[in-house]
Amino acid sequence: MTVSKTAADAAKVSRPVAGQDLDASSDDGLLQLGELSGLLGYSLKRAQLRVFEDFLRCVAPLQLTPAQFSVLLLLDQNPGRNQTEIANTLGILRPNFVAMLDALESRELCARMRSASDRRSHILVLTDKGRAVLARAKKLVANKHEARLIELLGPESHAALLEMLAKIAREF
Amino acid sequence: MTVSKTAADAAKVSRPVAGQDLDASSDDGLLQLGELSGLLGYSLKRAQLRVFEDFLRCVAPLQLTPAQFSVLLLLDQNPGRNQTEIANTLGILRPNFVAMLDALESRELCARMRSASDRRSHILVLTDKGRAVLARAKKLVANKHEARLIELLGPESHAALLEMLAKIAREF
DNA sequence: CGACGTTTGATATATCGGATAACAATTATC
DNA sequence: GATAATTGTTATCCGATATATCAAACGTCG
Repeated sequence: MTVSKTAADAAKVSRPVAGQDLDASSDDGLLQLGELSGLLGYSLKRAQLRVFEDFLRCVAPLQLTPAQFSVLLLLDQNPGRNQTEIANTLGILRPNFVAMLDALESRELCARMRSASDRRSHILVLTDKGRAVLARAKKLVANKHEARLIELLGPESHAALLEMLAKIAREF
Repeated sequence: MTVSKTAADAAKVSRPVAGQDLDASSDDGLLQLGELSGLLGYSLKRAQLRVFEDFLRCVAPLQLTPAQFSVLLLLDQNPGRNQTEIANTLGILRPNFVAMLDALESRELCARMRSASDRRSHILVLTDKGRAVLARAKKLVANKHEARLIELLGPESHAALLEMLAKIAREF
């Protein structure tokens, strides 16, 4: 879709805002975010992107994404669970969880084992390597990632932030 | 990639956690999020998904996504800007912004007009319809969406949350 | 002026997360 | 024992995101 209109053709567009020419091409300077700054969803998304970006940097030596880290953590704290249970509590759809597990399993961080009591389901277990990687990842996250966040916000604000986000995720 | 291991084949996996059989298949009850709840990135993402979901519901009558709403808002507050400027301040890559604008323009919410001073760039303008839709959207967002959030958190916590998220987006 | 590099919008394309439908194997229900 | 439900899986689609490349238009500078 190409455009043929010119600035002089401001027919239906109207309101060239008196004293604001379409050719005053450069008011250099940052654009006004305006009411956007008051939109919680906007700041939320922006902050989330930054935090994930930093998470990736901090844990880069272990080549773990936030999602993969969360799977390992959950497996460690909930042994004997199958794919559906783990995927559900992380909000991952079962079909999408398959490839994720394939990746983790191919790196020998976890393993699927057929349950003897229900031969449909796969019991998920961390391997020793998986536990080792998780332990190193936890340290990197705590010392490099979360530490920086706490330093930025202050410990009490950080705790309050966590509390509010959890509340939103839970009750909103 | 299929799996042939059985639970009895827990060779290298080890630590079946004494007293925790792989066949105790159902400890029904919610899984332990554990240290995941302390991970800011995790709560951040979860909260963001909830908030966007609610945003979509609230503004559904106008068929606007959060990204589209942010574009309209930005256009309104920064007239006379071109695609690159708007896309950059929203963190949208120029190639991806093209289709977004096509969609908004096909609905006659905004228009691209060739600048007389630089015939490469398109000056973006809200149409009257665009301004009308934006006005309605702002009301829906304020009265239905943000209002619910403020009710949940309380006004002062809501403000503090906004402040912290902005700080993360800005300084982290 | 004219060659050269840059910028702008656009196209094509790749990747990734997320969603649905469908299937075989297995289990549960009646 | 027939039927329904569950588990893991595949295929597929959609949306957001990322890069390379292009033509047209600009800026610079010899």
